[in-house]
Amino acid sequence: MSALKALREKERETRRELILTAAQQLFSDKDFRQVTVREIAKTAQVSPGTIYRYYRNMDDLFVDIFLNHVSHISSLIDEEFGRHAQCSVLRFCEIQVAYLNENMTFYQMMSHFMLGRRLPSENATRIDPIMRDLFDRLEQILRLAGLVTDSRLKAHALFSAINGTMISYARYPGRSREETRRHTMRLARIIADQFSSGQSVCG
Amino acid sequence: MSALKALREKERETRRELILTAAQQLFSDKDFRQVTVREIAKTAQVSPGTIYRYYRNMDDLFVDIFLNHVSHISSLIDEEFGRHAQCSVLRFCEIQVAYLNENMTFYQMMSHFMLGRRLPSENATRIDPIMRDLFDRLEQILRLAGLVTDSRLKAHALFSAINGTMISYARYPGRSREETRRHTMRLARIIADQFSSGQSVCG
Amino acid sequence: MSALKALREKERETRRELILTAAQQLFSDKDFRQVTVREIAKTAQVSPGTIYRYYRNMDDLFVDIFLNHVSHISSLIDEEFGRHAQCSVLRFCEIQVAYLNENMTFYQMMSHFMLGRRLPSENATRIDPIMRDLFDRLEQILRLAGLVTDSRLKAHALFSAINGTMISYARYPGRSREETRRHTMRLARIIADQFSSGQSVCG
Amino acid sequence: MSALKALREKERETRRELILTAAQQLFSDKDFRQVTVREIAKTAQVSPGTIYRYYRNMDDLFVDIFLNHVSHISSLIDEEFGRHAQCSVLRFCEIQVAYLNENMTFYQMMSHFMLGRRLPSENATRIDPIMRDLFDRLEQILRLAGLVTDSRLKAHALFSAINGTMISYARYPGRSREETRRHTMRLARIIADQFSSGQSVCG
DNA sequence: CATGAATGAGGCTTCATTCAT
DNA sequence: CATGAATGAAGCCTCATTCAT
Repeated sequence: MSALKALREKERETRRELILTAAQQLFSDKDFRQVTVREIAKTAQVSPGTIYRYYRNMDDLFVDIFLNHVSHISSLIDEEFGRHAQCSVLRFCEIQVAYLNENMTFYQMMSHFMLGRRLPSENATRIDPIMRDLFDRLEQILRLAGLVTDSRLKAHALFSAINGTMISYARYPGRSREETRRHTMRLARIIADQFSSGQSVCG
Repeated sequence: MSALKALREKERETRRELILTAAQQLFSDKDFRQVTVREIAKTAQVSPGTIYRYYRNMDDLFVDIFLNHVSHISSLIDEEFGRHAQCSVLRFCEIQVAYLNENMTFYQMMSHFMLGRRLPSENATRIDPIMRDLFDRLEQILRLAGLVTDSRLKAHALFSAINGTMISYARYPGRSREETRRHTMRLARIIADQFSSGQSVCG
Repeated sequence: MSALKALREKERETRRELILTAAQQLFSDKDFRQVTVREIAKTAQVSPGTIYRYYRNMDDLFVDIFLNHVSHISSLIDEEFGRHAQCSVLRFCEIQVAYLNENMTFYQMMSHFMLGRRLPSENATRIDPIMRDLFDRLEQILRLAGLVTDSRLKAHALFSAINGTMISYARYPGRSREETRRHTMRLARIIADQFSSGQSVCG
Repeated sequence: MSALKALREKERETRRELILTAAQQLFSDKDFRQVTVREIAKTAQVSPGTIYRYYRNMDDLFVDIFLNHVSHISSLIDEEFGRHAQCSVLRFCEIQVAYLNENMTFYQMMSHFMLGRRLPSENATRIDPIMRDLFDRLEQILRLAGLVTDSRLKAHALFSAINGTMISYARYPGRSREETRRHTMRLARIIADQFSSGQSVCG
């Protein structure tokens, strides 16, 4: 009985994952706001109606994907910590930029959710703690790097700065994916440098 | 004859301006992807069809607005230079963040054009020189601040970093416009600080 | 063995009743065409699939409810007869209008089934005898009131006329439920009056 | 200039009529709530989008059709008056029932709009004066027939009663259209009779 | 050249019904 | 026999763009 219920739960989770994956896959091909329910359904080999059994609406699905990304980044940082008992500012910057280059959708979403006026507070509630989680890690990195004053604020600043590298150069016309990757990585390193030589006057 | 032609030209320019202004005005009220051609036409007191005499499509119009913004920022920097014979990194950061706070649409567009896959190279051609112009100024600022090595790259990094402050915090749920302005300004100053205490090892 | 079968039968009947009641309850809250299978299932604490074990489809369920209503009206008339050994035309009209005011769904259904093109003859077969039953009573009322010629036809006419009061004024905009009740009741009395002062030429 | 404008106006009116006619035609084939925008568009040889240039939404279209019907009935009464300088209760009843038999959609709509809970007050505002118009005529008929007290109320009652004949028997299963017409006409005459021998006690 | 009506593909979402468990 | 997840057709409506006037 309980086993059966667990099985169902598992199946449900699997299918949810299926939809999520399908959506993300489509996102890598086009602007995420142009991906339609029907497309996602088709890609996930599921009927459009089914999607609404797992997500109340498209926005909910998008938020889910967004949160997945954030969590993923957090875990990447954790891995780094796990390996070296610390994570330098530089490493964080590299990780983050590498991730953004691989997952431009994530950046689009961030832009969409942050700049758009549509985020229903309910979704905000879901986003908040997960972002906080990420910033906790980031703050710790900065503290370990010696930036102890205003460390939260600096975490925000660093995160923002790194993200900014993408918006400006992500798809710079005429630049290949690889070139973009190299360029943004260079920028990230400069930023990291500015932030870790943090012995600056106001540090 | 030539006078008449000039008049026509003038009229054409005026109407083009009219449309542009109408669009920008609407953009300050809502997410730019939600502004419809009809709305713009109505606001500009022009028919939808007319818009297509001046812009091949919506994207072209958007690019125009985008470029207007970039030029505007350039001129703001020029003003600052005009007043003080220089422009500190801090001042640039403040100007830029203030501008972004007042013109979130611009940021949305940057995000849209940079991240989307839609920028036809033709538009890229228009964007390129104007961006170059902006970066020339920025590079100069950095050089004057003593960051002489990799100054172009650092200009990119600084610009990106500042822009990044917006995407992350622009509409952070529950934060008022004024609070956002203050927060992003704080972040901008931190970034400015990191970039101008440029006596960093790799500076 | 037979007892077990009877038990099963009983259980089945109970559940059927449960569904019916749930549906009726929902109908009193909204337009019956807006009630969904899922809602009914939820209210009846039963799965959607189960409903289809008891009713081939929604229409069948609706017919059942409809017939329940007709039977109910018949029994109300019987009560009146039981109490006073007769039922004046006026009393019938009052009973009927009162009932309709309390059960607008019934009226909606009548309208739906009678005007729509959907009534499969099979359902017609179920409806027929129960309606006949009602008309028998009504005819008797009219006969007792002295309308002996064409009494069946007049029963139809009276029934129709009374029902008509509802469609025209049921939800007259801006009128409260109580006002509607009063108004339709007034109309019903006028009709009753016309029908019982049946000393009309062609009576 | 003005002529051109008038022409446009005329064309607009024509197309509006086209859509209306298409919709009504479809209504004669099925339950009006089952008629879809796409169908109407197809029948009117117009694109779906066009319909929304003429009607804000389906409800508006439905209300328009409904009002057309009511106006039509009013004009039928006027014709009768024009011919005979009066219109007997009987004639009104015949006219009304004949009309309903020919236009069952109208009856469905009445039922829908009156019983449903959806009529936005804006539409109510459009419906009100046109119904009032009809009742003015009806009241006059009754007054001429000698029913001077409560004539408005009686107008309501008569109208309702006649309408009621339809709901009960319109599509009585197994009855042909012609049989229905005959039966409802008989009922209408009985009702007319009851109402015009109005020398009843309370007349 | 300006107009604005028409287009029609496409958007999201709902829901009666089926069917494997 | 009950379940409820899945279905997928169908619903209404929007809107960038075109084109006859």
